[in-house]
Amino acid sequence: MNSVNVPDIIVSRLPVYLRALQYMAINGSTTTSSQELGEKVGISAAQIRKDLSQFGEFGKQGTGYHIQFLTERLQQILKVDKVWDVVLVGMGELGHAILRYQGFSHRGFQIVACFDSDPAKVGTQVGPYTIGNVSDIADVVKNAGIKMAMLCVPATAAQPVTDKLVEAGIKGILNYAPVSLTVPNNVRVQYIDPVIGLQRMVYYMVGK
Amino acid sequence: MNSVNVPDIIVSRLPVYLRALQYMAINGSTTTSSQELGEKVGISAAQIRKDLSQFGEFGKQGTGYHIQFLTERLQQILKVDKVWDVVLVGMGELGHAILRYQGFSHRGFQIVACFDSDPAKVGTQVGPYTIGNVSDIADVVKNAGIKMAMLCVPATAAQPVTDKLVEAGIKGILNYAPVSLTVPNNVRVQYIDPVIGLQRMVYYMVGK
DNA sequence: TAGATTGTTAATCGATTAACAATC
DNA sequence: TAGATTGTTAATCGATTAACAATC
Repeated sequence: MNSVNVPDIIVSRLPVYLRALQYMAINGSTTTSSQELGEKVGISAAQIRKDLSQFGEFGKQGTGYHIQFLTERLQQILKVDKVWDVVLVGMGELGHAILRYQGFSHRGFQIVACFDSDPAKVGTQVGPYTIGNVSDIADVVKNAGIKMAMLCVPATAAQPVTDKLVEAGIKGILNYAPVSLTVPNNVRVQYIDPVIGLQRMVYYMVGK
Repeated sequence: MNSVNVPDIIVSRLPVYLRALQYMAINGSTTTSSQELGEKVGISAAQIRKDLSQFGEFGKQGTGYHIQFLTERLQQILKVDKVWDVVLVGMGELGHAILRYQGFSHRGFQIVACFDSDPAKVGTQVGPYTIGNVSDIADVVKNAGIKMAMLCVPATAAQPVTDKLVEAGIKGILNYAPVSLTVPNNVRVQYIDPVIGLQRMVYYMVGK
């Protein structure tokens, strides 16, 4: 599928469009334009049209885009028209918060298992989940054919655990640990580091 | 300061370099090269040298960069050679996890106050913090001259709370709510949405 | 129909890379 | 010194924008 070969930077914007469209739908809109969508997400109308044109023609001259239709097409393109199984590794404070977060399933993801290396935590119940031992990750991932993982372990454990996950067949890692990971180039990593976000902003702060 | 006018995209990479350098220092290294640093963070050596050259000459031909020196210079450039006060709004599960996270202070940020709109939470103690009422945010922010905020409120509350924060003088918002925010162009927003990260990766997943 | 908005092209703009003289 | 690596230039590459014919 994937048309010819769409630039990463375009793919990376699609989820943002999708999120905005779903939000508009909730608020009762049925139609939008590249102009309106662009204002919502802070991207030019021309760029939105150009991005979408990589995948087909989804709008109508004069009227714009039917929100539900475009939403479904973006979900198909992004492959979130089905729900992906994800494993969660590292059950500290953050891991617990993620496990309890309700916002994954309706956007294409469900956590199916969680793991920790601390013997005091392994076997413990967290809501509907029983914390598994990290040493069993490979089996679980392989047997269930799971492709995605979220990583909430301490920085020092992040690379070794990543190596295990990759070995087990994981192809996408959402990394909450504040370190850059090294992975083969058929494996994707996305980083979540709040401090990086803060540091990117203070550069522009004046005074104080 | 800010040299002439450094492209956003370069500024956005500096925190990643800084994080890698600090990690190297912990592991006992004293010197690195653009080559080595590039491998760690997944960026070409040429680009790292080009990025740094925007701000000065920090290396030595033949030997590379002194890690501690470059670290300090990046901290100065990014303005994280001092600690910034930050307010946290929204004390759900995630807000609690953020409040307990130990990783902010040594990277330039400290949470000085937290807020919620739920009367059942306001006045409650969370570690050393007492949850304040959102209606008091403006006063606290103005009086203390606070410039940065973290936003962990539900999606529906995100824009109204943002408007209040901006009104109160906040210039940088780390937004955990899964919505795009509209702000004046002298205010910066960075987004933390794990689902966006996951969606950016599944596009590339094959099969299943 | 008239007005609005798409999809697309060409032009512009900006970012990345390759290469190398300078020099530690 | 010889080897290594910087800072920088010029060339390449890619992304964004402006503009407009097509058309709903």
